[in-house]
Amino acid sequence: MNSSKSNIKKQVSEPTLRRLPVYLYFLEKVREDGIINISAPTIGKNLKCDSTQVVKDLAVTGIKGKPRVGYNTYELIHALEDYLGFNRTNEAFLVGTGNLGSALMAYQENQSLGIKIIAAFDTNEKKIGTHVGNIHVLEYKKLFHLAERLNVKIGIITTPNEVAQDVAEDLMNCGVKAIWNFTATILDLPGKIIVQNTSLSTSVAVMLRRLNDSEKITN
Amino acid sequence: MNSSKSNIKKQVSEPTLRRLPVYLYFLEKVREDGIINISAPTIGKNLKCDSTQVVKDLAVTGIKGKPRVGYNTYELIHALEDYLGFNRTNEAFLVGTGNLGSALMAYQENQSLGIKIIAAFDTNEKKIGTHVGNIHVLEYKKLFHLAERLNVKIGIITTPNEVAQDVAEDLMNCGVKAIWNFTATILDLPGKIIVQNTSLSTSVAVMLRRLNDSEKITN
DNA sequence: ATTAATTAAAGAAATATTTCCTTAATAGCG
DNA sequence: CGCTATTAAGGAAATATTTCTTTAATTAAT
Ligand SMILES: NC(=O)c1ccc[n+]([C@@H]2O[C@H](COP(=O)([O-])OP(=O)(O)OC[C@H]3O[C@@H](n4cnc5c(N)ncnc54)[C@H](O)[C@@H]3O)[C@@H](O)[C@H]2O)c1
Ligand SMILES: NC(=O)c1ccc[n+]([C@@H]2O[C@H](COP(=O)([O-])OP(=O)(O)OC[C@H]3O[C@@H](n4cnc5c(N)ncnc54)[C@H](O)[C@@H]3O)[C@@H](O)[C@H]2O)c1
Repeated sequence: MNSSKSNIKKQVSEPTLRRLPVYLYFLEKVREDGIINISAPTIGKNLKCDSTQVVKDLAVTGIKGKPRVGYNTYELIHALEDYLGFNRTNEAFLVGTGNLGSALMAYQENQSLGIKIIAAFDTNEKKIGTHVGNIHVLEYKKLFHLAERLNVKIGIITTPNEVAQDVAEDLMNCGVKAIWNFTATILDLPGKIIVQNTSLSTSVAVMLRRLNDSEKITN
Repeated sequence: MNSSKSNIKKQVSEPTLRRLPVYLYFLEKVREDGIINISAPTIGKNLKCDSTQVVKDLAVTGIKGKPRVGYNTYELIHALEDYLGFNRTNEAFLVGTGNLGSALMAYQENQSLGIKIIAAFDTNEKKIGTHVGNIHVLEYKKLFHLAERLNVKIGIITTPNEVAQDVAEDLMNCGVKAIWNFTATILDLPGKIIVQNTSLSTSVAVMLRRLNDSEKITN
C-alpha cells in the first residue's frame, strides 16, 4: 500500500514469532494423541490465548483451516516447521564451552533445537580436544580455517561477557550472518547481522517484578 | 481514571520490563568506568534505542534525572536493582539437575542471577547426594519437608517436558508462587501462580526467521 | 547575571498489536 | 436435502507501545 516495490512482505511481528514454537510443540503433542484436525478455539483454550490470535498467527504459514473442522494437524506442523526453518539443518558454531555452552551442546544431542552445532571453540587448553557427544571442542584459532570451508551462517556465543564483542566480530568476519548471544554484552555490529539476545536476566526481571506486584495485591 | 479503588498502579509493560536488566548491565559497566552521571540520549546511543524510550523506561524506578546532567549512575543502578528485586535474596528451589539445571546451578555460584538457588531436587539416584558448588542435590520427596520450613516462593523447572506439569503442581502445593519454566510444556496452573516460560525455541524461531527474511532481501 | 544549549518530563501522535465483529463456508444433524 | 451450529477469514475497533513534540528546568559559558 505504501511502498511501490513488490515482494516486500511485511515482516511478521516478534510477539507472533515467539508464539509459533509454542503452537508447534502443542501440535506435536496433539498429533501423538492421534488427533487429525484441531480448531483454533481448541488450541486457544489449551494455550490460554484468544482464538483469533491463534488464527492470525497461524495464517503466516499460509495454511488454511476448514470451517467446522479446523486445521489439519500434520499439515500445520509441517508448515510451522518449514516457516520457522526447524526442518532444515541450520548449522552453527558455538564459542565458549563452559557451563552454558556444554549444556547447549548436550541438549541438542538428544532433542532438536532447530539448530545443529557442528563445532565448538574455546581458548582454554583444558577444553580443547574434549567433546560433548559428537561435537568436538576445537582451538579458537581454527574457527577461521573452518569457516572458510564450511559455510556456517549461525554463531552461538556462550563466552564470558568481556570477550563477547571480539568473538562476535570474529564470527562476523568468518561469514556468520546471525548470532545467538547468551552473554549480557550488548553487541555492537552492523545492522545486517541478526543478533538474538537471550539473556536470562530478562526472564528473571519479569518474573520477580510480577511476583512483587502480586504480593502487593494480596495484602 | 477508570477504576475508583486507589493504589492500583498500572502494571509495567513486558517490553519495558525486559529492557530494564539491559540498562542495568550497561550502567554497571559505565559505573566501573567511573562515570557519575549519564544522560538518556547517551544510554540510547549505546544501546541503540530511542532516548525517550529510555526516559520512559527508567521513570518506572521513580528516579529523576537532572536536565543538562542526566541521571546519577549509582542512584539509578540501585533503583533498578531495587525495582527488579535483584538486591533481595530471592530464594529458589530447582528441580531437575540435568544439563541445563546444572549449568544454572554452576552459573549462580559465580555471578548473580537475581535468584539464589538454595536447594536442588532430582529423582535420579545417581544425582542425589551430589552438589554443584554449595547447592546440594536432594531427593525429590524432600521437597515437601523442606518447603514447610523454608518459605521459598520461587521454583525453577529443568526436568524433562513430560514431568513438568506434575512438578509444577507439587511446587505450587509447597507454597511456591512463581515458576521459572525451562521446559516446552505449557503449564496449566491457577492464574495467581506466576509462570515465566523461558523456552530457547522462541529465540531460535525469531533468529532463524529473521535470517531467512534477510537472505530473501539480499538476492 | 544573562544567555544558550542540553536535557528530562509530560503530553500528543503514530504505529503496532490484540481483541472484537461480521461474513462466508461447511460439516453434521434432523 | 435443507437447516443449524461451528468455524476461519477479513476487516474494524480497541488497546498497547513507541516515537515525536513541546515545555520547563538547569547548568555551563559568556
Ligand atoms: N551458565 C548459565 O546458566 C548462564 C546463565 C545466564 C547467562 N549466562 C551467560 O553465558 C555466558 C557463559 O556463562 P558460563 O556459565 O557458561 O561461563 P563459563 O565461564 O563456564 O564458560 C565460558 C567459556 O568460554 C571460554 N572462553 C573464554 N574466553 C574465550 C574466548 N576469547 N574465545 C573462546 N572461548 C572463550 C572459557 O574457556 C569457558 O570455557 C556468560 O556471559 C554468562 O553471563 C550463563
Ligand atoms: N540443556 C539445554 O540446553 C536445554 C535447552 C533448552 C531447553 N531445555 C529444556 O530443559 C529441560 C531439561 O533439559 P536437560 O537437557 O537439562 O535435560 P536432562 O535430561 O539433562 O535433565 C533432566 C533432569 O531431570 C531429572 N528428573 C526427571 N524426572 C524428574 C522428576 N519427576 N522430578 C525431579 N527430577 C526429575 C532427571 O533425573 C535429570 O537429571 C527440558 O525440558 C529441555 O527441553 C534444555
